[in-house]
Amino acid sequence: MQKEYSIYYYNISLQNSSAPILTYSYHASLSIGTVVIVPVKSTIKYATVIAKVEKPEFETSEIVDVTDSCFSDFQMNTAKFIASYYFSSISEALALFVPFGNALGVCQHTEKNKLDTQIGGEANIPYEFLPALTTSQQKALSEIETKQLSLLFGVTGAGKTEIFIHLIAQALLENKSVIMLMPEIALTPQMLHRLEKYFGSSVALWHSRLTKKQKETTLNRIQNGEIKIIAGARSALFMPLSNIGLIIVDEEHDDSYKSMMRPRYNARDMTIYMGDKLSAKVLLASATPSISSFHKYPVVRLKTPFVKTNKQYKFISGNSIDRESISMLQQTIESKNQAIVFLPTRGNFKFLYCNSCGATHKCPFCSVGMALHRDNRHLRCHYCGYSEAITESCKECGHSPLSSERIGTKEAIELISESLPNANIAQFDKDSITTPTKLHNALKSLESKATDILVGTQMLSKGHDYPDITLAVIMGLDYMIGMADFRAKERAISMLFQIAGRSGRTKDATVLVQTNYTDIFSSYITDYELFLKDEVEFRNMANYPPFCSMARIVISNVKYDKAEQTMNQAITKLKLFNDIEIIGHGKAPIERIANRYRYHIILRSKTKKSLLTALHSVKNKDIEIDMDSLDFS
DNA sequence: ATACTAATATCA
DNA sequence: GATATTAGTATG
Repeated sequence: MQKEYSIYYYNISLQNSSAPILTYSYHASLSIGTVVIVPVKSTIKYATVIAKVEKPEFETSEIVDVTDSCFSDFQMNTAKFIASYYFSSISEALALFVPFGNALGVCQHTEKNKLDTQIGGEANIPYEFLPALTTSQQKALSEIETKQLSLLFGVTGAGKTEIFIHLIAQALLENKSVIMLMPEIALTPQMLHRLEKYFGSSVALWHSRLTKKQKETTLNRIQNGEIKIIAGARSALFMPLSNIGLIIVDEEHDDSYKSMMRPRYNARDMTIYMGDKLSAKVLLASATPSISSFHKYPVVRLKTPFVKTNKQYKFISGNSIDRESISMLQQTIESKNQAIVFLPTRGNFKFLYCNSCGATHKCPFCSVGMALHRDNRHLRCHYCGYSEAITESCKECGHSPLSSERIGTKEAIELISESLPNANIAQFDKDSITTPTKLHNALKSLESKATDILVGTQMLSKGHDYPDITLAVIMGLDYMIGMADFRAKERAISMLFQIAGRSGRTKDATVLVQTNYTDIFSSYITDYELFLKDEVEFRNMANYPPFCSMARIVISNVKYDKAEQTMNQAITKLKLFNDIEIIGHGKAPIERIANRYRYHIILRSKTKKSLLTALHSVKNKDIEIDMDSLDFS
């Protein structure tokens, strides 16, 4: 008997290609998400079926083969959301769900695994061994239990991890799996050890720096249902775990949750989206929550630390290692105690500031610090492009000369060892700690008291435990607060809290803050919530997120005039939309990267919708759109 | 992304 | 004029 075949038409997205969406035909019905093989030009390529369409006007080629791999509806919908919200191609968004290789074998899990978990693995949690909770931990846990989404705002050392462990145990009992995100996972193995202590081999680590072999092993163990908990960096959010019941985002304030590559997604924000779609519980946690999360989500407080120690705060002026910090360091070492010294990473541009009163030169139109231009002859605002000649003396107090140099970790160590030749000083930053082994050794030598003073950058704040620190010297916050960025103050004050929180874990401690903004820092030093409330108020007044949406367009080209022209074309189109605001445009603060000149446009709008509409109208291959951008350099 | 094509530079 | 290098364009 002759069967009449219908022809079906599908829009497909080519894998590893920036080609547009193409239409192919096939003699059988295919479901959305199916991975197929199609001819393109003279080659064949993997592609994903993204939609069923009517017969088009043009001629179509036929899909040559259909694989048994298929993205789930959830994965397809999530990828489509990411592609449209973060301005990537569908192919780039789908690639998030493909840990490596060519998408074969990794995405056929959904139905099969669900069965395995339901019939097979009876979760066996020895919950009598779960960590005991203090009254305040128990109270916070009960509060979190009642909410689908919450923000755990807990002081450092109050035991957020024990709460995570209880929540994870509950999820496992309900036969659900768990994703736990943390920043910089490659250099923070402690959390994994603590999870393994309670959940043994159902825990796996995931981050982009795992070897191919390690990734394969973990994926196999996920496939056969052995792994129930993934602890990992931002990419771990897209692991093919079945039946996800809980997603935890630790250190939710951390900027490294935002991807700097396409798709430029924010893993913390995607967690909210995916948690909602999956009906999974979501817990964000931090000792210094972001202004946005604090304002948007229900807050659960955890105030009581395990060990109550006294902390003394001292504020001194200046910008470099001076007599007072040296003498404090000396006292600390002589009393056989240990100290940390914090300096922010040296940025890509300098600001002009007064050594006497600490004022940085601010843009008269944008209330952000202006950067010293490369030829050192003028200052420029990175938001609006306004520039002015540098002045000899400080506008605020008349002091001169003005300074623009800042010291880095190396110079700080030199300065300290000149004055304290017998001190054992170790460097703790991205330059010196390049591998997990080096991290381990650095922490070991601190623990064994071989190191007296640890001098480092942001890395000092990344969740490592330094039990016996009795002095924290914090410098360079003025530089952070003077950055041309509406979040500069948030970053500086969060950093102050994070570093201060590393001292006084077991003994009383002194926090020495070297700043010329004593008023700002001292008013918040004991109460981050007060800062959050004030800053929410400021953001509301000044119309910055979370009270608006922001995006940035970056144009880069080997020819600077071509880049400028592309920027102007985009601006012309954007000006047709009256519900968005162009708050700045011009040369990007980092004017040239990899021999390409860079220009940018910064946009703001009351609603995400109007911003997205405008951006979609200018989107093309010559411009890069960064939605909810955190980095304006 | 990449195969293919048109445009331009390089060289005997 | 033939060939190498580069820039631009379309892919169903």
